[in-house]
Parts: sequence; C-alpha cells; structure tokens
Amino acid sequence: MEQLQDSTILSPGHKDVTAGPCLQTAGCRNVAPVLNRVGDKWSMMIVMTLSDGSKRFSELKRAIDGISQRMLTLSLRGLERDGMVSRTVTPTIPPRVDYELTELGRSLREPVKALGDWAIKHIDCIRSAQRRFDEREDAA
Amino acid sequence: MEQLQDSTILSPGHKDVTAGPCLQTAGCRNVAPVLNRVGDKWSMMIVMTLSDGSKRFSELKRAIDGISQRMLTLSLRGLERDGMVSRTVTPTIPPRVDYELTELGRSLREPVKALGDWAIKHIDCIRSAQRRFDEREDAA
DNA sequence: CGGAATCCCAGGAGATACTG
DNA sequence: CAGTATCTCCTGGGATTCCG
Repeated sequence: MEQLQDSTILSPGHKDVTAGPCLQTAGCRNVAPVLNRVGDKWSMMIVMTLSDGSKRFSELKRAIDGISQRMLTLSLRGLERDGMVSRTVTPTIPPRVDYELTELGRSLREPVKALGDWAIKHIDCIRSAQRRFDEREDAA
Repeated sequence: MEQLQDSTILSPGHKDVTAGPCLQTAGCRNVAPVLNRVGDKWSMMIVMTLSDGSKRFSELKRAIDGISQRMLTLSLRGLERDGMVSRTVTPTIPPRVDYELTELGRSLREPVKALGDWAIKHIDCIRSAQRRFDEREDAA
C-alpha cells in the first residue's frame, strides 16, 4: 500500500515534542495537521461537494472536475481516516460506494464557512494587494 | 527571480472559469487560494508568531524552529504579497528588517482562531478516528 | 544581518493500464 | 463501477554558498 498521506506534521530531524520549548507552538502543533487537511485543495472541494448529501465515487469525480481518480481516492482516504467522511460499500454488481460527511465532518463546515466568509469578504483587498505587490516588483 | 508561490489555484488544462457550471465551486474558487495560504504550515506559524507584535527576520527564524531561511523568505514574501504582513527595512549596517501583521493580517486571526479552536476541540476525536482506521487497516 | 542563487533529492500528482 | 498498481514527470523544500 502506498504511504497514506498522514497529515502528521513533524519536522524531520525534530527533537521530541514533549520537550517543546515554545508555548504557542504546542497548540499550533495540534492545529497544523487539521489546517493542513482543511487547507488542502481537493479535500476542501470534497467536503464542499458532500455538504448537500452523500454522493458516490463517480458522482464526486464528475462534480469536482479536474481531480484525478488517484487524488480523489487518496483524499477520500485521508478524510475517512480523519473521521470526516464515512464510506459505505454496497456489494452489488457493479459495486456501489457512497461517501457522506460524518457528524465530525459536518461540524467542520461551520468554522470553515467562517473562514470562507472572511476570504470572500477580503478577497478584493487581497487581490489588489497582490496587484500592487506585483507591479512594484515588475518595476524593479 | 524564482517563481513566487502565487496561491492561485487553477487546475492545469482547466476550461474557462466564467463558463463554470458548478455554483458552489465558484465561491470555492475564491476561498481556495486563501485556505491554501492559511493551511500552509509555515505561513500559519508565521502569523501565529507575529500575533504578539512585530519581529525581525532572525527572530522569526529562531522562534519558528525547523524552518529553513529559504522557506521563511518565501513564506514571508507570499504573506506580504497577499497583504497580510508588512516588511520594513531599516538600512543600518548591519541591515535590519522587521515584519508585522497588517490590519488584514490581524483580521485573519479571528476566523483562524475559530478553526484552531475547532481543531483543539476535536483533535481527540480525530486522533482516535485515525487510530481506529489504522488498526482496521493493519488487520487487513 | 537578510537575503538571492544554485544544487539536489524525496514526495506529490497526472496518465495509463489492469482487476474484482 | 470503484478502485489498485506502475511509471513518470515536476515541484517543494533542505543544504550550501555567495552578496550588499
């Protein structure tokens, strides 16, 4: 089996965590893995797409458009592993597999929405900041 | 100049956005870039670290511990480009550069904290879900 | 001190082909 | 249909070195 994306952030060659000196870093260390999944392009797309009910593999693949079946599989595995998504196999022929947000997954939608609202609210600000930055850079 | 991490998510070989069929995907497309920066390991660390006031380059490097100067530079550039962080050069000898959260950057702390709180609140749930998942997998 | 430039490699991710 | 298995290409990112 290929190495599953484990979302466990641990700097390679890093000392022991329990001996961690930085206070905020400790809390950060808990948050980082979650952010990493949430921040992931495909995982987010999937959660969004599953927001309005369960979908089967091929439905997801078609809905998300641009995702390869490989990344869909891997991302779903990651979300399933994190307990965000449940996977239900119906062993008919041909087989049918449905994915659905778990309670945990659904509870995630709220804070993510908060962040999404922030993003939408400030997207213009960010865009223009980027433009200004790029212009100054081009001038140089 | 090396290609700056532009945080602009656009599937390669993707059709035109304006013709996009999916409604929620459109909003998602705005949110994704932001999430991608927010979800970024180092960028988050930096924002966290800058939460309590401005810091200079070497302070950040020491505070974050594990980051390479390359990634620190690149991440700071990204944050600066997005208007989250301001960069102030004091041309003394030796030179001194201070980084500070902008208003935009500070406003980001709140929704991020919401997400962080969610993460902390559910981290046990996630961890145990991961353990269960891994055990079932080992059994197979 | 704060970077920029270069080298280099492991891991991320697409395309394709095969299977239960 | 819903994956798994390869193969391959490409980028992210560490280490190191040089510059103002």
